[in-house]
Amino acid sequence: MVRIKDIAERAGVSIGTVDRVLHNRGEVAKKTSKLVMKIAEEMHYTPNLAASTLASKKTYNLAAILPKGSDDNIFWDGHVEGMRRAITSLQPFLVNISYYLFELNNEKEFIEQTRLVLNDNVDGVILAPVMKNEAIEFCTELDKLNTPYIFIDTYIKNTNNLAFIGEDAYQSGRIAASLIDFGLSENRDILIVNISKNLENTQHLNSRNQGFLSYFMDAGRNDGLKISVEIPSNSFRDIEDKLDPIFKNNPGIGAIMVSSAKTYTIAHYLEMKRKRDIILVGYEMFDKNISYLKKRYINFLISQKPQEQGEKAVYKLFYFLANKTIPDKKEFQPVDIINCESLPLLSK
Amino acid sequence: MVRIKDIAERAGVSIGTVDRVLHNRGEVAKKTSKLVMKIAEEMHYTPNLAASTLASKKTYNLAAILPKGSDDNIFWDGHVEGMRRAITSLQPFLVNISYYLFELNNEKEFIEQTRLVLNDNVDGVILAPVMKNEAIEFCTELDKLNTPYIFIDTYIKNTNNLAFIGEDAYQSGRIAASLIDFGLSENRDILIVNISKNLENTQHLNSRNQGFLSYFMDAGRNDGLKISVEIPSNSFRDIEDKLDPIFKNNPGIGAIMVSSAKTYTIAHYLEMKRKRDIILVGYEMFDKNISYLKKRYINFLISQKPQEQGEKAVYKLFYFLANKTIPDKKEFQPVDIINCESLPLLSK
DNA sequence: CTGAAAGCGCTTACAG
DNA sequence: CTGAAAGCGCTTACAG
Repeated sequence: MVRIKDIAERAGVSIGTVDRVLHNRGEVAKKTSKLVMKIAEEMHYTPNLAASTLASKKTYNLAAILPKGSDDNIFWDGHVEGMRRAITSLQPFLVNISYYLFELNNEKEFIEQTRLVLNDNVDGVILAPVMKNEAIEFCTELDKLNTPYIFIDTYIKNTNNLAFIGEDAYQSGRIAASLIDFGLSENRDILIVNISKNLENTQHLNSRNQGFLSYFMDAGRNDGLKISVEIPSNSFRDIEDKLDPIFKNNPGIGAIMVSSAKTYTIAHYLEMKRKRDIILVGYEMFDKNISYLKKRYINFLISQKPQEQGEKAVYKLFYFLANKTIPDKKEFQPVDIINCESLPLLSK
Repeated sequence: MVRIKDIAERAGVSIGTVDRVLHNRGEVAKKTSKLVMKIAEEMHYTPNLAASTLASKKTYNLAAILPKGSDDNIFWDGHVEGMRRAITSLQPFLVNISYYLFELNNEKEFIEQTRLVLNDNVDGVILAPVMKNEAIEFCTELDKLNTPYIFIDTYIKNTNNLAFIGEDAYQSGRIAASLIDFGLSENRDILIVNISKNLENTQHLNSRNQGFLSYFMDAGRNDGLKISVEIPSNSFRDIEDKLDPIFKNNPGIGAIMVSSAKTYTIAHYLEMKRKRDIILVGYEMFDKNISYLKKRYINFLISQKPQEQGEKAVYKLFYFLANKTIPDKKEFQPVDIINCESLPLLSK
């Protein structure tokens, strides 16, 4: 292995000078600089990371601003798990991460957490900008401080985000459609269920809906009706109120797509109403959905991989800070297609 | 961060003694040893990996014995790619890996490569033991040298392998079955195609067949015939010879499962014979299969993730050598279920 | 059984 | 603009 000492000897300078050149720290004569660069390249110098980490003692402090995980959806716990994993495997580099968690839909708490981050003077931020307006304001502050930030889960246009890591919701809507199309007889109808107080504001669900419908425009063979319904909450009462009349008026329904992680509530409805023969496709793998997958009320789950997203976010941010490598601006993460038979392979 | 120096001061000994205790290098009085251990625990000492890597200058030399990748199946190139990735991200640790590749089915070349490995005195081996007898002999030699080895892709019982990394072929046969079962009308028949000179000896294909059939025994709703056929080569001629009469005698066939990566050859047959409406499910994602997935002659591919398998193998071996952590003996890797719509998310 | 010293390859002030 | 020296936390002989 080539050391800076070897380069220094060949160039007839000291190792201090070599170091200055290699790190563009200036204060070096152009001529010396060029010579050293040339020799370094010729000798295929690669820095010894163990030595530089040890000597520099530089630590990177990252902040992650995310919704809290909940029983209803452990999605966000997955991100934290993945981030921890990344930090561990980044040893022996000195990287710290602090988590600033807020209740989903609690704007006030979100703002509080961003305030804390701004005070803590961190080197980089991983942000789930689920509340658009508040997130934009925060990004403006980060821009002022010249602190880089990476979006996770949700994308906001016209910001200086370093990168985005998340699902291609439109395409994952198409996947749901293709699965239903494969299993459904051609003359049956399809019900699209959105469980949301405010569908307009939930970009993800909207994109999945659009992708779902687009598939049947350009690729699907199924030609039955596509019926959309919005249910304000996941209480059984609300679900009954909405779905009972729909099923009454549309006996041709053969499949349901639920655009969110709350798929299990619709599976529960089917179980209660003894509708075993209806295809059900939904999103996200976690215990409540899995139990209905096992009971075969849910046929497929399309699932993001939150651990991997969290892991990737940390790596990207760290490598940017450490090497100034500019990551891809937008990198969609693959989703898993899961059914009852693929489950045993995933539960580790 | 706690350093050995801190422990030494508290214990009233030198750092040399602390080091001897922490690494069980002996030559320490029981009393001293106990004291140091106690203090190290109390202070939550964790070694600085950068410093120890730098100081020890120990390098690990690994060997990977794998089949060569081919146009027909780039599967094994994927493993190499993953291993390289692992080595890179293992920086700044000093890990080298040498690849000893052999032509699939060439026993002589396999033996040659194992000889080379035995001569090169490596610290650990990653082995694809696709030729059982030859592999067992090699393992015996490794056992004599006390060199640890990890199996990849294929498992051989009654060896001292450190771990196994590969597919659960039986379960992935069940996945193929469940997909076909989902899409196929109940009264249609299913054709199982094995393209192999010697089905007996290819454990993988056998297990997939067993899994496939088991699904219909205990879970499937489809009750049509299951017809198995073995085709000796993937020449179009051989395929025609076998399949033409089968289709003639069994007009009820509605789906085909191909147990191997050669799925594209059967897709080609369907294309030539203009059999568009037959469901086709097969294995492994690579260009030839993908093109028929896009043309929708193949409905689903069930695919291993060779890169991740290669990566994992290196990590496991390295962490065993470096920390003596004993890995899980047998760890099945998840497979991807891929259709035409999930493809855009996977091509990075 | 124990300690003191040199050294791993780099970074960081500091002196000139 | 350049060099010499100290130090990061550990490991490795070596002396006693």
